[in-house]
Amino acid sequence: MLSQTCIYGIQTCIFLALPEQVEKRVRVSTIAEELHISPTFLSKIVNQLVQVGILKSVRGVSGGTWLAKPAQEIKAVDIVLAIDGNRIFNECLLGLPGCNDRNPCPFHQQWSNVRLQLLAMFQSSTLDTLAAKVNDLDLRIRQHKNNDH
Amino acid sequence: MLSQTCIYGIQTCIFLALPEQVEKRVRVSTIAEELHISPTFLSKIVNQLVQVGILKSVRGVSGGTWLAKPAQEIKAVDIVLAIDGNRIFNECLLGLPGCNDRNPCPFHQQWSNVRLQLLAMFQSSTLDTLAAKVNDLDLRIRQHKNNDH
DNA sequence: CGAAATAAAGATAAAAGACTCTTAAAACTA
DNA sequence: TAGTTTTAAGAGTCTTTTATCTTTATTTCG
Repeated sequence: MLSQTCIYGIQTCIFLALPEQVEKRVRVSTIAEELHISPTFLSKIVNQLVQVGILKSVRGVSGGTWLAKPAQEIKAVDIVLAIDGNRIFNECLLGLPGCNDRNPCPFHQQWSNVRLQLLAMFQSSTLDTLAAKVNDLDLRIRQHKNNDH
Repeated sequence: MLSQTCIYGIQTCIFLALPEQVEKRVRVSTIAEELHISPTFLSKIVNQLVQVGILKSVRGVSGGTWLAKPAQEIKAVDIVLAIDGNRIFNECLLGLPGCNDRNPCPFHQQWSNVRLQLLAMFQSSTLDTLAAKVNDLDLRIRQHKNNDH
């Protein structure tokens, strides 16, 4: 559904929207350790999100990355579009190019409804909402939150 | 969303459910040509579907493959489960193992709804329904149906 | 300015998925 | 039984995604 790269991007942004991190410069290596992601790989993902204006970053001592905008102004859909593009919101279930209302595949109508619901989910999910869920309800944004030691 | 292998499997089964093909032995090479799939690759997919009882096949002269059951008794979900497994119906949007109602990720509730709708779509799609759509409305099950020559 | 810390970038590697090529096995036909 | 046709199976290739390793550029601090 989402690429691993995109999943890491979303997890990172939610992490940066948590009250403990917000407005701070957080090292990529710290995020990578917290979320169990390879640091250099995450560095490239962070850079992608910097390019599209979702994150900011500075190098050097006391450098790091942080949300470029208030958390309530960043939606999950922005991250998905930045990393995976609009493929998942447009693509035919059977991968047929040019599948649309006038020239549909047999799944087109039902699949369009699913895609709309998917889009609505990502559009209605702002980082502050997601971070609040994680914070208030102790929800998970990484593997084995309560099993680590 | 679906693997290419699974897409080919679905297209093949819909093709075999069309009135022209049903109850006949259709050569894999014929299907491959019609649907623009590599014949040897399709052969393996057909074999997978034979193993789980969705298709039957015989080798040799006048051999071929055909639906193992009446088209109204085969659902799209059967094909998806046979080839891609139940991953797409169960897996966490963020790929977190053990994500469930009691230990959810921040997308869990909304994503569960989308997955249910997805499951409903595949469960309600029988091959006879899909084939009828393709046949009655001239819907597409392959690339460039009207552009070929 | 020099040293240390940190992100960015480039090259490489590993894994998975998609696809191909070749050979084997089975079924029909004469 | 011999020959032909067709699916089955095994091994190999190509591409994309994911991840790592190494070097470079930038920033801060003393």
